Amino acid sequence: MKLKAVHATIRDVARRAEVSVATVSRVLNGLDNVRPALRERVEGAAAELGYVPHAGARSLSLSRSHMIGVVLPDLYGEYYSEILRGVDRTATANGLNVLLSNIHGDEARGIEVVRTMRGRVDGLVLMLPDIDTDRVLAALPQSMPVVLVNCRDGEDLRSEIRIDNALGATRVIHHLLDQGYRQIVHLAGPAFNTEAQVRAEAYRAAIAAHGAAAEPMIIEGDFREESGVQLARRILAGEVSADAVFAANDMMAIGLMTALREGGFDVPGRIAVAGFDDIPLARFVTPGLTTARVDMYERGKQAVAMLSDAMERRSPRQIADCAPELIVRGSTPTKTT
Amino acid sequence: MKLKAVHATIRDVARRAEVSVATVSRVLNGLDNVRPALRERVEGAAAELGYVPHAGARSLSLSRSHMIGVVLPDLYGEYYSEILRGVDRTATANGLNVLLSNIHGDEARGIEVVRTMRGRVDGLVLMLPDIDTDRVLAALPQSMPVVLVNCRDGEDLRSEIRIDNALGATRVIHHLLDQGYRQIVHLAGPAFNTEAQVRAEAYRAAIAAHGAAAEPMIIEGDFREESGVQLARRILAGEVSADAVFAANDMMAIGLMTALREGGFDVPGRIAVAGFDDIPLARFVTPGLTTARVDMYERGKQAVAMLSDAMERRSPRQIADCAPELIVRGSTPTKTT
DNA sequence: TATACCGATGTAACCGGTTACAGCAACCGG
DNA sequence: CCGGTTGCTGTAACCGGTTACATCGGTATA
Repeated sequence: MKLKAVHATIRDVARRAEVSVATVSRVLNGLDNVRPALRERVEGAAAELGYVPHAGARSLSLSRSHMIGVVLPDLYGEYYSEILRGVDRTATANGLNVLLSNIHGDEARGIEVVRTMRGRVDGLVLMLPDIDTDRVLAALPQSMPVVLVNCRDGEDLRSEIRIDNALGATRVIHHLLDQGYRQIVHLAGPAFNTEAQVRAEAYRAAIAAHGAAAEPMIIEGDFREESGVQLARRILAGEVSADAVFAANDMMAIGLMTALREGGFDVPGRIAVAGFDDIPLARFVTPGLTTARVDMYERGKQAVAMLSDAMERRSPRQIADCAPELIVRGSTPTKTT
Repeated sequence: MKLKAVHATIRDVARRAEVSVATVSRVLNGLDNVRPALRERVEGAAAELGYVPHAGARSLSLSRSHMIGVVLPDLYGEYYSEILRGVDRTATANGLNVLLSNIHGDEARGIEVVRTMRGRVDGLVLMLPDIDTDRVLAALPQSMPVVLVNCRDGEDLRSEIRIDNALGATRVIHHLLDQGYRQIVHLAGPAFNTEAQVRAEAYRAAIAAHGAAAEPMIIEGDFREESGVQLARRILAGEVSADAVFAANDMMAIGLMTALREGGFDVPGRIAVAGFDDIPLARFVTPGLTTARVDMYERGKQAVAMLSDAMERRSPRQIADCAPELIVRGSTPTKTT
C-alpha cells in the first residue's frame, strides 16, 4: 500500500474526470475553449478530490513566481517594521507576495539568503546597511531585478533608494545649535553600520563648521534602546555632561530620555534630546521627540514600485534620493538658561 | 539568436564541465562520492557561469520548501509586527523562511492566499480573527500542517494558540473596580472581530457581576488610534462621561489618552485609561498604560515551534492557552475623589 | 462530394532540479 | 584467471504544473 499521494495532482484530476491534463489546466485557468460538459466534469472532479494546484510547480513552469524577496538586517524595533509594512501593502496591491529574510548583519548569511531566494522570487529588495553589498550581489545572477535601500556604496548598477543621512543629521545639529545648545553629544550607531557612520560624520562636520563654541563628543551605541539607557546612567552619574544629545536613531533617544526622566533628570529642561528616523513612537513619548523624518513606510512603498518597474523591464535603473525632514517636537525647546 | 538562457541551469554547468547533471548535483550538494578531479571541474564551471541553483525547482523535486506561510489581517500597528518578529526569529533559527501575506479581513482573499501558498510552503501560521476560519481551512489540503493563532472557534482539529481574551478583559475590569472606578466605558474593537467580541462580552459580564454600582456602556471602535481620538473628542465635548475607559486594545487607549491630554483633560486625574495587548509602546507613553499583556512576540515564537512539530509529524495536535497578565502602570491609579 | 477550415481535445516536451538504478572499471581473495 | 565487491559516473524518470503542436470530427465552401 502506498500512501504517497498526500495531495491530489492535476493528473489525478484528469484521470477522475477522464480527460487530459491539458484540459484540466485549461479549465482551472479559466480558458474558454473547453466544452461546458467537460468543464463541469473537471470542476466536479477537482472539488471531489479537494484539489489545490501546486503553486511551486506552476511558477517553475511559468518562470514567474509573483513573489518578491525582502532582505533586512532584522525586524527589531519599529524602523524595519515600518518599511516592511510599506513593502507588504504595495506588494499586495501589485499582486505580489513577500518572502522575508533577515541576516543579522552577517555577510555569509546574506549570501546564503539571496541564494535561497533565487528561483523563488522575481525580484529582491535589499537593505544591508551593515555589510558589503557588492559581495552579496555577486552571489546573484546579473539578471535578477534588485532594489537596494540605503546600502553601503558599491560598484553595482542596480536601482537604489538612498537616504541622505548626512543632510538629516546636519539639519538636526543646526536646529540644536539654533536653539542655543552648545555642548552637544552624539550617541552614535554601531561603527560597522554605514548609516551610523554617515550620521556621525555629518555631526562632526556640522559641529566643526560652527566654530570653537562646541566640542564634538561621540559615544558609540548599537541603535537599541539599551544604548540610550546606558548613556542616561553615565549622565546621571555625572560622568558625561551635555546640554543636548543627538542620538543616531529614535530608539536610543527614547531609551535615553525615558531613563533620564526616571532618574529625576529633567528633559528637556536640563538636557535636550533629538533622534533620527521619526518612528511612530516618537510622537507619543513625553516630551515629543525632535527627529529627522525618513518615513520608512513610504520608502517601502517606493522600493516595491521601483522593483515592479525593474521586473517589467520598464526602466533600466532608478535612483531615488530621499531628504529627511526635520521634525521639531518638545524635546528640543529654545535653550533658556 | 536566442536570449532565452537568462540564468545558467544545472545542465549548462554539466555541459561545460563535461559531466552529467547527476554529478553536478552531487558536487553542489556536498556528497562525497565524486572524484576530486571532477569535483574541481564542476566547481570551476559553476563559478565561471555564475551558476546559482534554482531553489524553486529544488523544492519541487524534494517536495520540501523549508518555507512557512504567515497569514495576518494586516501589518498595521505594533501588534502584528510583534508576532511577525517572533515568527521570523524562530523561523530563522529553525532554518525556515517566511512567506508573508495579509488579507485585510476579507474571506475571499483569505482563501486565495492560502491557495497560492499551497506547494510553496511546508506549513502555515494563520491569524484570522476577522473571518470564518473553517472556510479558509476548507480551501487547503487536510495534510497541510497548520497552526491557528487566536482564531474564531471552528470545527477543525488543527493545532491552536488561544489567547484567553475573556480572562484578560476580566482582569482589567476587576483592577479598575478595585481601584475605585465605577463609571467604566468600554471602547470596543470592530464588531466582526472575534477577539473584540470576547473582550466586550467579558467587560459586560464583569460589570454586571459587580452589581448595580456600575452601568455598562460600549462604544465601537476599530482597533486603531483614530478610534481613541474620536472618543476623546466626545469626552472633551461632554457627550460621554466616565471615570475610566477600558479600550479593547492599546492603540485605541493611547490615541484616547494622548488626545485627552492634548485637549487639556487630565489623565489619569479625571479619567483613567486601560488597554489590552501591552504593545511595546504602552510603557513609553505618559502616563504608562495599564493593560493586559499578551506578549505577541512570544506567541509568534510559540506558533513556529508548534508548526515545526506539526511539520515533523511529531505531535498530532497541540493546544496552547495563554492567560494575559495584568500590567499595572500609571494610567490607572487608585481613585482619589 | 471533396477540400479547407475551425474548434475542442490529447500527447508529449518543457521548466530545473534530485536520485534510483544501471553500467563500468578497478580491485579483492581464492 | 575469475566471480564478487566496491566506487564512481551517467541515463532517465520524477516532482506538478503549462502549452506548442498534432489530431480529429464537424461544418462551410466550391
